[in-house]
Amino acid sequence: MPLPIDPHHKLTRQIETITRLDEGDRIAIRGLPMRTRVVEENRDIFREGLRSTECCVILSGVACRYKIVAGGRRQILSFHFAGDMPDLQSLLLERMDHSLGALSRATVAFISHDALRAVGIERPTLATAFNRQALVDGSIFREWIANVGRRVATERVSHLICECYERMRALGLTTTERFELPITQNELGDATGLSTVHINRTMQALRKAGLVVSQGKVHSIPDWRRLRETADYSPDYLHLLAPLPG
Amino acid sequence: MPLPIDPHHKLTRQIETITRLDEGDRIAIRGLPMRTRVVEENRDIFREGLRSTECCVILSGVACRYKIVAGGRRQILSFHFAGDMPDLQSLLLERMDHSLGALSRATVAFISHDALRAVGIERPTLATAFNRQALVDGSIFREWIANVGRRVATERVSHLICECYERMRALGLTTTERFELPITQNELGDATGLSTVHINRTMQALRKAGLVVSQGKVHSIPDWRRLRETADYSPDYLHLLAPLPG
DNA sequence: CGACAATTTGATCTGTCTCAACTATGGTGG
DNA sequence: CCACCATAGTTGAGACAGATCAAATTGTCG
Repeated sequence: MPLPIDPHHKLTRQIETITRLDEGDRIAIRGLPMRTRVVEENRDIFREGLRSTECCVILSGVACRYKIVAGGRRQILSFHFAGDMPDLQSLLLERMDHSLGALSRATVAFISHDALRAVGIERPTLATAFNRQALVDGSIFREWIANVGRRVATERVSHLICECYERMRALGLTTTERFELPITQNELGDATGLSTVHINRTMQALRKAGLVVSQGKVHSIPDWRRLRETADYSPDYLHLLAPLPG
Repeated sequence: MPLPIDPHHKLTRQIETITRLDEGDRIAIRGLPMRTRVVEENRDIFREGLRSTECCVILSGVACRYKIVAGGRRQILSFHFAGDMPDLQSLLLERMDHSLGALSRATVAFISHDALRAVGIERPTLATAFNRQALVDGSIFREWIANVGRRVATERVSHLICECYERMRALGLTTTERFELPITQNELGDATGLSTVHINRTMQALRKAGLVVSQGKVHSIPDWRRLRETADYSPDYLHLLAPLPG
């Protein structure tokens, strides 16, 4: 499983899902010093309150940002896949206002703020790319507010599936057939503001309706258009350079 | 009511709630060309899908970002008060992924992207300030996801009141006694993912508990600490330079 | 094979929604 | 200055989506 990963390549691929780079930019990314670490399943990568001096890149596995509210209830704020930089905001915001956890065993690289700032000065396109990435995060948060605030369970869950599928596809983490989402139903609940039990029933409904086919954590979407429609999903908010057609 | 407003002063004050400026920065802000316009209550300032070439500053009144989901249900994503720049992300994201509407008659100034980019090059602190502001927006969105996803009605509503109060206070829009929130219960519902009727009952409960005193749209908070506690509110996520004590 | 985690099922409860009416409030024009 | 109208707030009753609790089943991995 711990195949040799090319950290810089993963990061480059991610950045190029939303910003066009030239060869000089790619070379500059390759020069970024990265410290790599393996994080075990259900371990935190950082916790709320931390003052950070580096940003991280998910190289393999799945991570999530989350908050714990009164009563110990958890709200997942976003999912992150190989290539994502889930804490770019730490470049300008001193303290973490949320935590980041690994939902599966994950490989994570760390790049110092200094190195990122330096490459941003040398290569303004990259500075813009990082800013853009942070703003796209914000856009996704907005969509999640609408998802959790105003959609019913079926819409919420299928919307989340659409988003994960399309983002993973853009990152090259899916074949057209299937995609692996190593996320438990409990975590799906914490992301959509629903209980685990209700997620289970909602997933069953989606399966019965032929919208999702699941075998364990490997899912496939037989009819993208129909899933999109029941999910009230449109990919605009991801600001991808190459969204899925249809 | 349309008192003479100093647009540049309003903007400066807002920026200084989260970034320290020096005199040169303030002078640079004063040099920004602004086009001012009055927007009537319940009119949109921009709509989802727009390609924007300028950013706006709310100079008076209250605005909100929102999305319409399937079935015409509205989700409000954020509230904005005098001084706020609610569309900074348009500097780097081509299309608006949501709309901005005026909840009361409002005065709005527009600054071209070009002018903002120019002042950001001349004054790097200001470029950072704008970026920081956009990231703080993101942080607020995260808190809203948690609010809507994992808090019960009383917590949700009181949390929103805490946030509005503290942000308005930082902007100099409150006395210690009272603050005016020209937001209807319907809008409160669209912001918290609750129905208007339930907002009404929740507000009554808050009043009965002595947590909020309201006369029309003017509210006061007799016991800040107690409201904070029932709201599960902590101001960290606002990343203010001077948060409220306690 | 054993043990622990994740999924599934059933039964019951409840927070919030919906619908529908009624009442205050504030602004407007006569 | 008042009558009117629209908008916002309030109340009650009933319905329902989703929560909770508890237990059984299935999966997974050492």
